[in-house]
Amino acid sequence: MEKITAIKGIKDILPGDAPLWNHIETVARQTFVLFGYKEIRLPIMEKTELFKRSIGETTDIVEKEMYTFQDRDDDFITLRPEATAGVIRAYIEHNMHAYETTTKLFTIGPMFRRERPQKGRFRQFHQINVETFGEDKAQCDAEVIFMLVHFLQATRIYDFSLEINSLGCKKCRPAFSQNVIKHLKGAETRLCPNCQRRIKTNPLRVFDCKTDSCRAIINDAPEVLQFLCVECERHFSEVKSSLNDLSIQYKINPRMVRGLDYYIRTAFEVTSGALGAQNAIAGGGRYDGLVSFLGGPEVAGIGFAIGMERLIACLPDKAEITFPADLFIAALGDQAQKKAFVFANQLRRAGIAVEMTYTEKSLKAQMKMADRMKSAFTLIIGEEEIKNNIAQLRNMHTKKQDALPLDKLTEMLIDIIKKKGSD
RNA sequence: GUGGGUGUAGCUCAAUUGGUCAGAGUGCCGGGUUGUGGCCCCGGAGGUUGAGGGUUCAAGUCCCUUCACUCACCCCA
Repeated sequence: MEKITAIKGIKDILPGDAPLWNHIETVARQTFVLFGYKEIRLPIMEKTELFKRSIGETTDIVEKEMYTFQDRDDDFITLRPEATAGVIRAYIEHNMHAYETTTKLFTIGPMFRRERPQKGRFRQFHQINVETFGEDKAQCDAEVIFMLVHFLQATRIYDFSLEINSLGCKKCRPAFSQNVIKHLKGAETRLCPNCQRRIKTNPLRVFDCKTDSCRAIINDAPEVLQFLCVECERHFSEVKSSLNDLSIQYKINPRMVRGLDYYIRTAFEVTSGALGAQNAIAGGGRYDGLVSFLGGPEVAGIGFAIGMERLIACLPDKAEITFPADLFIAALGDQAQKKAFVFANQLRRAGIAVEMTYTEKSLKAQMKMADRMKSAFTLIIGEEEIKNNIAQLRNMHTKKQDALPLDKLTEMLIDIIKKKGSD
């Protein structure tokens, strides 16, 4: 038979890695709760319309990267390419703004984009998302960024750089865009073919271009920060001073533009040199106006997403987390096997990790198994032991072996093993 | 969607210019110890060299096609 493989760009998280993923998620939950955030679990599918409206019809994500299909009753459904849209949908749908003035949420789960896979980029990838609604003050921006930095450090990632920028608002951004376009058009012939195209599709993207000729042109292009209106200007300087108050290191990158249409004012990105071309571990920004644009109340919003695959790729030491067995039960003969089977499951119920084998094997083979599982103890029950109503408990490190009476075995084992665990 | 790189045992990799080249290490199973693990020694299983076609007396090796993986562009977490 021909074997069936996983879909391109969609990876299994194998048992060797799963504990690490769990650990990261645990750290995230612990961290965010300290800041008053609550977890929300969301569906991975939404109506296509939601993403079209929030992310923007002309973005790459919506135009060519979404997994969209027609449901049986004609509705179009999409596997979420990002989380913010779904969080906002739920926020509106459940009238969450009515319960508290600011709502702080986080969610963890898979996202889907049909891109060509490469290092740090997958078709199914996982994000940790944080969203805050109902707060437009600069302190909020700074606190969200602080929390992100704190979280990364809590996972023991220290080697990253934080860049921030202000993208202006509906009032001031258009003037900036016009100016950029004008500047680029003036130098159009010297731009790379890609960027010549970008003038029409997404002029701000030229700022990200890596070719030297484009860089030169960008260097004397106007910067967003010069075009900020008074309010945006003040907001941004408050963000910066708040970050300073919190001792957060950051770099202002006036050329940073974010991919999604809805970002306004503060935008930020965390990158790492350890990642290759896809070097962003996390990114986010403010999106005041998006909630009402999706049919909800007029509330401010800010959030960020962390790419879990990328975060894990940055982890300095990825020592595998293992869960060695407390006890291996080696049985010899039918009678012993039956007893071992019952003991094993009684002990598990008492919170002890027990392993054994169901197929008959030599004692040597079973000892090998115990060793491979890094079991602290091995309990040997053979025909002789059954005859004498005992079992041999072997400490695998000291090689010391003691006979324990069968009728008190469970209690004694619990005692010995739990005591050892608390040493 | 476009380009580059790579496909040999479960895993990591060998195999001079096409000519016993289908191997090693590791892992797995078993034995050395008729009931005692790690180290050591010995043995065994496991591959139509990604697939298909072509050139040749002869192809893992050369050519074409295709698939997969991978990196990069694009874009983004």
